[in-house]
Amino acid sequence: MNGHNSEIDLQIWQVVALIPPGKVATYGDIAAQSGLPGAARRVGLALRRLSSDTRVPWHRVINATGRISLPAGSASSHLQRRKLEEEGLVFGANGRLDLRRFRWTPGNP
DNA sequence: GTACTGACCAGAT
DNA sequence: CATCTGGCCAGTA
Repeated sequence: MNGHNSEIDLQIWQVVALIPPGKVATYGDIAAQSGLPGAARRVGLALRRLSSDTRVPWHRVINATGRISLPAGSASSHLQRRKLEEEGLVFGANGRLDLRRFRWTPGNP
């Protein structure tokens, strides 16, 4: 059906779209949920390929340490943090989110 | 085909 | 806490 976009990207985007507001998932989580366990890096690439006006909530994907993985100080990293804060998430003084509180677990709304 | 890269990860130091 | 290390998987040159 879609000859040019990779099926993998579509699959990853669909999974990311499932993360509810106020929750986050790690790159590894998304990879596993997308049927690509261990391919966390592949998730970053898929998100990188999103257009700037996408509806996919890419900002809800962070790394396993609870931090934003985009280059520190970049416009995109600031945007991600702002979007998450708008959803009520609270960053620690060290710039980290508490995954025990905010991590999304599939099938558990 | 090899070699290097990346919005990663877990464990070790 | 900071760094490093090896591993992971797909993309790119």
